[in-house]
Amino acid sequence: MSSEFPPFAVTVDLVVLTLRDGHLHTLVVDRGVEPFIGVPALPGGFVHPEEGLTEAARRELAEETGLRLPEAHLEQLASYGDPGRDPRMRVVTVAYLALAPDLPLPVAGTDASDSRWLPTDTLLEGAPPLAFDHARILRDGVERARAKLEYSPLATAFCPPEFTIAELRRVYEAVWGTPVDPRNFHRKVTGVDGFLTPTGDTTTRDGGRPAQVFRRGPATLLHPPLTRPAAPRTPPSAAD
Amino acid sequence: MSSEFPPFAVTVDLVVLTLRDGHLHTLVVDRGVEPFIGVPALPGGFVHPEEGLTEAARRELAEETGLRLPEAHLEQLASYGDPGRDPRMRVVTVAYLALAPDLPLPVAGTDASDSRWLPTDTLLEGAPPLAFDHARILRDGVERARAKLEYSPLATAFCPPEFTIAELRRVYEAVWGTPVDPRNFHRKVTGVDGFLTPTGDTTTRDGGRPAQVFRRGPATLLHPPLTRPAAPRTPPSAAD
DNA sequence: TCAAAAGTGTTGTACGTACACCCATGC
DNA sequence: GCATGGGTGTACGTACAACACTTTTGA
Repeated sequence: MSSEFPPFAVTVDLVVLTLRDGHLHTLVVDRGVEPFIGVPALPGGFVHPEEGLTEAARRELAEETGLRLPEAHLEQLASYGDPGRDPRMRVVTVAYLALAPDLPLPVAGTDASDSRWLPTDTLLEGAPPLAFDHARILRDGVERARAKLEYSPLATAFCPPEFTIAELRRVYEAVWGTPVDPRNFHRKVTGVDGFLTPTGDTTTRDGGRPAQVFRRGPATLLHPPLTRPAAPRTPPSAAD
Repeated sequence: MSSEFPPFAVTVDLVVLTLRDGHLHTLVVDRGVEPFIGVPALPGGFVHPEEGLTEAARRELAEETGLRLPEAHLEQLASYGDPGRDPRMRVVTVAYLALAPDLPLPVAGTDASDSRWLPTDTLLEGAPPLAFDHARILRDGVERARAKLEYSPLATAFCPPEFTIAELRRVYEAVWGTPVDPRNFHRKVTGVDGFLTPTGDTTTRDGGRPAQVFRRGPATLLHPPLTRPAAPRTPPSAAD
């Protein structure tokens, strides 16, 4: 190989999901420049020459939301690099998935002033349309989140550090879009080794009998997994 | 955004797995240029300016192995872009996973003349060491393959178009690295709707009582999944 | 007739769903 | 007391691992 190589632009784009009043929401920003000026898009930007990809994603997340890790979960999703996906130049984007607890957003007076939370399900239906191929990236991100709730303790990333089982259950219901039996759910999650560690406290913030308060436990894999009611599982789009 | 952007090189690298005499093997090429000259590496190369990422992976696969799709399964794995992973310049590589039936390889007189199959398990143990961060990419690829055998009909990608249940079972045993009960396996795979379609033929090529011959069925998701015996599942390396 | 591999039956256990029921609080 | 949500007990179904057993071939 010579030192000649075709130059590409490399960006990161973020699918940032959170729960607001019981429904899944996605962070979008209105684009300030052409192309797609004024159109909502996933937050993201160019990778700097001296930073890693995850580092770039973390930086963009902080710039757009004021959010710092490890409050949020961040993982690589897939890369998208069709020629022509950006009319200006050849761009390969590395997409990341971030899950965050409900946040005071956006912080006015920052880069994030144009950012807002939109309901994920209407975005998935195409209202409003997203710039570039971001609808597809969002679809892949949501499907990844749905699948990972089954076998990982990821749902806790949507919760504050201390939470009740009912709050955790509402995460599952919102992400999966299906009701979950509170009684069986309780037994299951308390039975999975290392998923939840009790703080010893109780709270009545949900009304009714006081509920135990938990913190996330050390488990990284749920065994046995929590299975969602047989639903049409979207196959991933085999990102290119 | 201006039209100024930091230029990156973008490559594809391939984790190509096959089965040879009952063991998983990985395709490697000996590097012909610095850095890492003479060191085995995963096949791959620069993405051309006018081709998509998957297209580039398919082209490299054909160039290195003479293999054409859809004989083989090909899917995106993850992207790796640490600054410094290539000493020459800033390179982001998009890794792909390919699974192929046993092949007559390499074809002498082509670009692939330096390519050969090495046993995957010794490569995972670091013998011989691979160039760049390819050991990590290989680890992620193998773990992806192991996981996907559970819930997808991917194991058939290692088989010729027509195969017996015993042959399919040997794929599972080789990839998972654990023995599988032939009787329960038989019942399970024949019970999963759409996994296998019988051809009506039988063969005695495995010895003993004649076995039915099957082709891959239309299912894309296995339900219920085939679960591997509880083994230490390598968590993915959260590619950067 | 024997070895080898295909394929079936049976049983104990683990885990899932559904839902009746009791417990502890605020009002 | 009564409504509200937290948490437990029980019954029944499905699926799985383990392994005894029968079938069909080649040598």
